[in-house]
Amino acid sequence: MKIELSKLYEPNKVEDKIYKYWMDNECFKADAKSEKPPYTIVIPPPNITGQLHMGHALDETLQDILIRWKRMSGYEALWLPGTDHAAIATEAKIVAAMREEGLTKEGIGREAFMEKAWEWNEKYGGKIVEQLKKLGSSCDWSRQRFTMDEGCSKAVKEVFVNLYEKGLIYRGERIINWCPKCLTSISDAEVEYEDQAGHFWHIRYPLTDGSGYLELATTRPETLLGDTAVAVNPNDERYTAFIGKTVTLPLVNREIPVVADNYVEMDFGTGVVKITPAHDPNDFEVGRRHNLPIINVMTDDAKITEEYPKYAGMDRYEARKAIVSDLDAGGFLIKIEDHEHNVGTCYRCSTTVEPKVSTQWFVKMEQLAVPAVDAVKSGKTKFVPERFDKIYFHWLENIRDWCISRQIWWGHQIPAFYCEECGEMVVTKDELAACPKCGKEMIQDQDTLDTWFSSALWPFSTLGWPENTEDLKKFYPTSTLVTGYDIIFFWVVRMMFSGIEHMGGVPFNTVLIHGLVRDAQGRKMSKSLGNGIDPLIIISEYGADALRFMLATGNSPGNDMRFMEEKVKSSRNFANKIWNAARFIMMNLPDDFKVNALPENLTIEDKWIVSKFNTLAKEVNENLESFELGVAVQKLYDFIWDIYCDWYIELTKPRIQAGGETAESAQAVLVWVMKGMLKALHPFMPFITEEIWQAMVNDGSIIMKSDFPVYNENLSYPNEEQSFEKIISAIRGIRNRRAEMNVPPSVKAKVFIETDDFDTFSSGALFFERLASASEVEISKKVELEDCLTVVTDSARIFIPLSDIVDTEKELARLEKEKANVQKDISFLSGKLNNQGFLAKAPEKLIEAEKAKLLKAEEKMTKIDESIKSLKK
RNA sequence: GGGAGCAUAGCUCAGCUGGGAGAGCAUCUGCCUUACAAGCAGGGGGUCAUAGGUUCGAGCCCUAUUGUUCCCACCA
Repeated sequence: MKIELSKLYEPNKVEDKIYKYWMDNECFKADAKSEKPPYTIVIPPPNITGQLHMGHALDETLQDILIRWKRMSGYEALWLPGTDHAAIATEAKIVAAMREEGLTKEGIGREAFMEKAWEWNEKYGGKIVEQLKKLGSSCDWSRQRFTMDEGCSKAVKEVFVNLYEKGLIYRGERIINWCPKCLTSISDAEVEYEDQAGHFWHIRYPLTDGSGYLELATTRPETLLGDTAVAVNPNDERYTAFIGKTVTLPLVNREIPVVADNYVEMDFGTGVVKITPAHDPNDFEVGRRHNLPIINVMTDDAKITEEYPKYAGMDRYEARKAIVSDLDAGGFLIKIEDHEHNVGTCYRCSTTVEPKVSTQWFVKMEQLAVPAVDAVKSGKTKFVPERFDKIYFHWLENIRDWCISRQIWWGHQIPAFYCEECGEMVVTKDELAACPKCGKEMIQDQDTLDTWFSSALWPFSTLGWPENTEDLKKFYPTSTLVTGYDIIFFWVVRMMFSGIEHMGGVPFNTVLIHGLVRDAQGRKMSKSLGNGIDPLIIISEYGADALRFMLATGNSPGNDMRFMEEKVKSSRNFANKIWNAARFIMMNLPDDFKVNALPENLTIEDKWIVSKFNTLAKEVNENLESFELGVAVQKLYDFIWDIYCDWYIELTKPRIQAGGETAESAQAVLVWVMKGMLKALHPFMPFITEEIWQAMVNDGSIIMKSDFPVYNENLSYPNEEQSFEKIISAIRGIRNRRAEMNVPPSVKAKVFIETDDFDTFSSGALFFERLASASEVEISKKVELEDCLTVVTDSARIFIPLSDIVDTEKELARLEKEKANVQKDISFLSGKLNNQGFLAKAPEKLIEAEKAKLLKAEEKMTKIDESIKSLKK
């Protein structure tokens, strides 16, 4: 099998080809009828408006690592993909696109708009899916779903009606968060609060009876137009006399009452609060308690209404200026203070939200939240890392009803119908044309549902619910949900209570939380900053494997990470390293090479590498099991680079050169370990491992479908491992000495080894030539030579006769220094071993290990002393 | 106001249930050794934020402090 591989790994030549190969071989498909235990992940569906960003890349990489690992570990692994209709975001994009053509929503009407939206989905919705494939995502594309496809829509209706019938969905007039730009209500979760510099305007509200005035402070003077009361604390003695009186609203001249309400804090501001029930959630509550009228002064796009001709048509901020100046002119303005306050903004468009009273649909949360909390408390669902359960609990324990209706068109239209004639309302899964009461025409509710209403059902709607499908039976509950901490509220919480409510059980067993990918300076990647890095560009330059590897390395669950190109570069270098290791192996294999098993007679170094790989397999599985993907991948990196490439490959070179039996067994071991490494690395770097596998194994097998390496006790050789480390430390010692003395590798010298372990050293003798610049090696029980570079390890004394560079004085000084170091070790270790507390309480294994270390140190000390003695002669 | 994270080498970060501090990049020295210079060999560099405590033993556990980031919350 002579295969010409280029010196550099070129990912863009292989990735698309490999992905197609997997597709053609149906490697991603999961079988609901399989006997194997299921392992399921449903993808956090990316928005159809979406462009793949680093956050997706991280999210998908983690999922793909898990799913590939489980697939290779005997599970029926299903990674179910799909996209989200992203109601508000998508509608905004479509509207913007229409504006380019000079069209408006209202202009073309709902039906035509929906047609356009679907077209839009056709055109752009598939883009992100193609991008996911570039990453190597092993999703089962045959099961791809969309939150607005027929099945998901059916599930949405089913859930809506179901909850409505249970009294868990209701319609009512409440104060909600309104986005004046998106022109729709949004939920509490969709409001982002930010501190903004503002002002406190102190205003005088004269008492109607002329007996004086009340001074109050407000951050929003423009809402004064809608004031329907002024409130004070009932216990505030300063104002008791005013309760029940009325004040005259400045500029408007409306007579409004002074009410007493505990909501007012006596020691904040002046202790007097203007009450505007239509434009502030607290005021709304106060208004309810005191039966105050609700006067809306703003239009949907936050302009002052026609009721106030002087300000009509001004937006919130213009009106504020005008009103402040009019207050000032009228002598009502007392003073202006700087004041920082918390302002709610729309998470989609960052516009300041306007609290607004309107009729909306809500999910009653109190009752649904309880079992969702319990499920995590009882461990049915676990967060990784655990600390995120606090966020989850806090949110659910303080939850308010979920406003689910949106005043946009792109989404699931609310399945409620109203009779134009008699006002009858019917909530039903079916289309309803005629009123069941009076037979007149019914009109469906014009609002659509919050986009998260359908994503909340994602773990079961995608598996076929409400039908009791094979998929649902096999793959629900899903195993692991992988997502960022930023959408715990939006999504995780809602899937949890939805799964419990409708499926009778949690939607997933584990929630693996990851952080954000930030830019090199630690800033959030954002469009406005323009600091986003396009994963596709990185992939085209360094390869998907390099990007994936970088995202998985040095990252721990729940923590943010910084994107740095150097890190991708070093991952790319790692890919290249493996590539070249494979190249080396293949260059040296005979054409007819065919071997799958380990050879009968393993040498000491063979056992050493096999045993080390065996341990690696064990640890990698353990780390993956506990979601320590970063630790697992680091171990693979260390093994492949430092153990396999830097040592084992070098060790095989003299054997391969020698030819014959030893070469054959070396080749067999090289291939065996390489295959194991490729398999273990495959979940992290799927493309390159498959490419090498195909070239090297070449028997029609697919690495993706192979078995993940596991620990095998028959492959554990602790004794040989330990023995071979003696050779390694001797070689290292020689290298160090030569480097210290600036002896170039081209200068060869004979190496004399004095050791008690003759067998080990003689079996490793030939390595000294290749790896320690030895011209010849002589091993004996006793060496007596002068004018040598000396090396002392715990198992050997080594003499290199390079008389022209040896300075006995310096050699002595060096040995004395080394002696001091070893002495320090000995004191430390013996101190520990003389400590009764340590002996009494430390684990047996550790005590043994420390004893062994001490023994080694003492052996080394003896040898150093010997060397010093002979030099002093 | 409440809660959480982070603070470890010049930089970016790992460090799994406590058992003599690690990686990548950068830096210094020597090497084009027929897999790989995207490489090899070797080196330097850390009071693990500070102060206490628990323990035979603390980067890891507890308490407090400082700095920093984030989340939540109806003080107008």
